[in-house]
Amino acid sequence: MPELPEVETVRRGLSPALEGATIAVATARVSKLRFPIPEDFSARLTGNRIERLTRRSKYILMECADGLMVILHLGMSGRVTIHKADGLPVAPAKHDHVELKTADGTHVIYNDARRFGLILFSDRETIADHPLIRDIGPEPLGNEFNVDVLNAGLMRRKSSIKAALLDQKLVAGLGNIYVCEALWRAGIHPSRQALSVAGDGAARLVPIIRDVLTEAIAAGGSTLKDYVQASGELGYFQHSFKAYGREGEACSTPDCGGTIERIVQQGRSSFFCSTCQE
DNA sequence: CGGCCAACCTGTGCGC
DNA sequence: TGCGCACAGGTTGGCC
Repeated sequence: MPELPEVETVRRGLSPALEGATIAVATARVSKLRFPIPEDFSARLTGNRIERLTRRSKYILMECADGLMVILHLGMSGRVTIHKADGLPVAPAKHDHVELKTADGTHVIYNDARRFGLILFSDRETIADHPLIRDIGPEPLGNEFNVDVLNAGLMRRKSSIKAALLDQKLVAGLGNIYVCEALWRAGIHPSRQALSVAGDGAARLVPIIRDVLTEAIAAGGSTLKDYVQASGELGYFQHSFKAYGREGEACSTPDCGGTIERIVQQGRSSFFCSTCQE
C-alpha cells in the first residue's frame, strides 16, 4: 500500500542495507514496468556505490557515487524485500522483477504483480527537473506545506476536496487511504467542493494531514523491525484505519453514532461518515 | 487549462 | 470447483 508513509518506511528499511554499499550484481528480469527498464540497467549499476536514499513524494531516489540517480516508484503493488545471503530463496518468486546484490551478499528484490511501478535513471544534477518530479507539490511534512499554500491550492479548484487532495501538484504523497483518513479526522465530507474548504477547513487539514502521515510512518517503522527479521518484507503494514475500508461499521468519532459509508468519486472509493463529516 | 474517465496489469474475494 | 464480476494503495493520455 504505497502512499507516502509506506514509501518512507521502505526507504528507511533499505537505507542500512544500501547506503554506502557497492552493487555487485544488478538484474532486471522483465524489460518494462510502467516504462521500459533502462537498457544499461545492469552495466550502469554494477560496481557503482550507493551514496544515499532519499524520497520525494512517493518516489524513492537512489543516488550513486558516479552521479547516477535511480528513480523507483512502487505503483500499486510494488514490494521490496531484503535477504541475507544465507536466507535467499532458491528460485525467484513470481513477479520478482528486479534484484540487486551488494558486495556483502545482501539481496534486495523488487516484486510487483501489476507492474505499475517504475525504475528509471536520471542524474543528481537534473533530478529536480525530471518530468516525473518537477511538477510535484510541497512535501506535506515539510515547511513548504502550510495553510497559505493549501488555501491557495483549494481556492482555484471547482473539484471536490477529495480530488484536490489526491492531486500530487497540490500536495505530495497523499493517496486514497490517507485522504480518506484526513478528511474523516477533519470532519470534512469528501464530496465538498475544494473551494468551500479553504479557510477554516484548510487550517484544520494541515496539522491533521501531518499527523496522519507521521503516525503511519511511526507505525510502519515499528512494524518494520519485526518484519525484516521475520521475512525481509518491506511495505506490508497493519494500520488501523478509522474510515478507509470500514463501510458499514460504526463511526468511531466519540458520540457520533453514524455509520461509515462508501461512495465512488472519479472511479475511486471514498469512505466517510455522513453524520460527522460535512 | 480544469475535470473526469479509461487504461495500464494481475490478483483476490464474492455470489451463483 | 469453476466462472464472471467488482475492486485494489497510482498515474496519465486523451477527450470534453
